Amino acid sequence: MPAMPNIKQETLSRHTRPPYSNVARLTPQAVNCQVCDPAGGCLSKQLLVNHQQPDRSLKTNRSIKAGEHVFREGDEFDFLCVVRSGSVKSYMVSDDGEEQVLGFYLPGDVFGLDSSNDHGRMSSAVTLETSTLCRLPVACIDSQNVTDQLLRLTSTQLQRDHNLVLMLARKDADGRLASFLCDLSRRYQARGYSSLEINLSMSRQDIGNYLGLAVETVSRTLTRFQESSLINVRRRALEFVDLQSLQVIAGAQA
Amino acid sequence: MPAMPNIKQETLSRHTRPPYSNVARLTPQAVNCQVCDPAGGCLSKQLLVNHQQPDRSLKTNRSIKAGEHVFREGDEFDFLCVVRSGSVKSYMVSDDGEEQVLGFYLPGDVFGLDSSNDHGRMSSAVTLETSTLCRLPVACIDSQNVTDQLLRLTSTQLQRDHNLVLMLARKDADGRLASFLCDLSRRYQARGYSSLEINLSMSRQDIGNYLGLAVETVSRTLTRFQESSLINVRRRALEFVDLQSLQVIAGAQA
DNA sequence: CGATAAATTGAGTTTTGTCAATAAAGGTGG
DNA sequence: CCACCTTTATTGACAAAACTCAATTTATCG
Repeated sequence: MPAMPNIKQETLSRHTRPPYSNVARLTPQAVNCQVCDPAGGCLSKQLLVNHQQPDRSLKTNRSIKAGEHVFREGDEFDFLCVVRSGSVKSYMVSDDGEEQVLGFYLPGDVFGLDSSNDHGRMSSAVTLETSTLCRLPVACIDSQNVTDQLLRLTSTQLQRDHNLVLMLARKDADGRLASFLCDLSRRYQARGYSSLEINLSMSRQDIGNYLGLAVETVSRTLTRFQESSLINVRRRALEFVDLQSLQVIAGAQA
Repeated sequence: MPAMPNIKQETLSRHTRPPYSNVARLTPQAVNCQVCDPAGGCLSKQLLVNHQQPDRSLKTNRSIKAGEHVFREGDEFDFLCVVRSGSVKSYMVSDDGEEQVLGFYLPGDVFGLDSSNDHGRMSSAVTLETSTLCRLPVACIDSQNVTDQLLRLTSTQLQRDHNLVLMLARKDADGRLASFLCDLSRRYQARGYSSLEINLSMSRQDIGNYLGLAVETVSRTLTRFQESSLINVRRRALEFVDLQSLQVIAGAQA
């Protein structure tokens, strides 16, 4: 591999501005969990809720502005979280003060599992845009029915982590970016949104921190993808032109 | 980052020979779980055992020769596993047929959590030397007491994964190797073995596959560490000379 | 409309991978 | 028990990918 990114001053995002919205975006209405659609993935059936006190555990939806923290590394582990609308990024700060993004979460995704009762949160979570979240207090987790559900959620998270490891260890910049974009497309599609025209809710810096690449490399690679007629990208607006070829790059490149 | 490793023919290990043993090694006696020491970390109290049928669930210790598979990707998820003696490596095979090592497990470590009832094992596990393992059938997991324990084990696994992500994304070859060696030292020490003189149970290839580096880079870096009087290394025999400096490299390098 | 931040682009450097050859160990079979 | 063969590890020369630094452009926000 080539030179590693050095300690830079501008690696930590500022979480300042909400992104503009001139392209297809995720803006479903925030709905109370008790009413939401069982097929959508974001609801009591997916969750580990003790139905003996559904009101207390589920009425915790709330809207959060862009750039606000849901929790921080070291915080007490008192709730799991589901994205209802918007998007969230999870990250850790490494020893040298760099931000390592661990994942991006879209509506329906559960996050906050990487925590322990002993040491609290092992990562921080921050919204990338105005979002609504559903908090599920750990205390409300139903211990009767928990095993299967918890294992399932956990294995999803582990699978994501393993995918990231695989990308970082085995793919070059092209492969990582292609993988990243294809994954986004797939996830949006699975949620019923357009899979060919999406709005990136994260900055180039975020993407770089996620994929272990310098911002410049991210930018250059996206430009090159566009020149090769694989995508059209202008700032945060992304259009897939040749998804199939992109998938080939994502899979083949290593 | 520099050039990515390409598809090579010799990346998959053969799992053939047991390592030689001229240096301090881990060779504790295999003990029936029902008798083992509660402080050691490898026992029913750490595990999620339904004590109503302890015999069935715990009498599954068995010795495994070097290079044998404990399970393979896609296998049914029917048991968790604890290392009693020896060592185990976990890996996935990427699209291009490369082996990505996800972790190494030492005595007391629990592995096999990265599985789901739906899709089975998401990684394979193979012994690096003759080892004894304790299998814990999923069916025997006690649903009453499971939540805390399972979350704890899970969070440990997630933490390991996150550490690996951090290494891969943010550290150069020196930092990765230093981190890897320091981590080994720490883990051996935590288990009551010498932390200054250990025997590497994994090959250079395994290390490279774990850290996302070419074998040659692993070899060169170890040689350079030795020239800098940080370690003494001859084949699998490793001696720490200046652990502190190594930790500095592990932490600082990015 | 100006200021700040994000994104892009260019030139040059460094790290690490690739290819190839050699050496050292360990296991196997006669 | 020794010789051979296979596997693992080491070392050198070269090439390529990605990073760094620096400057510029484009957005967005106040």
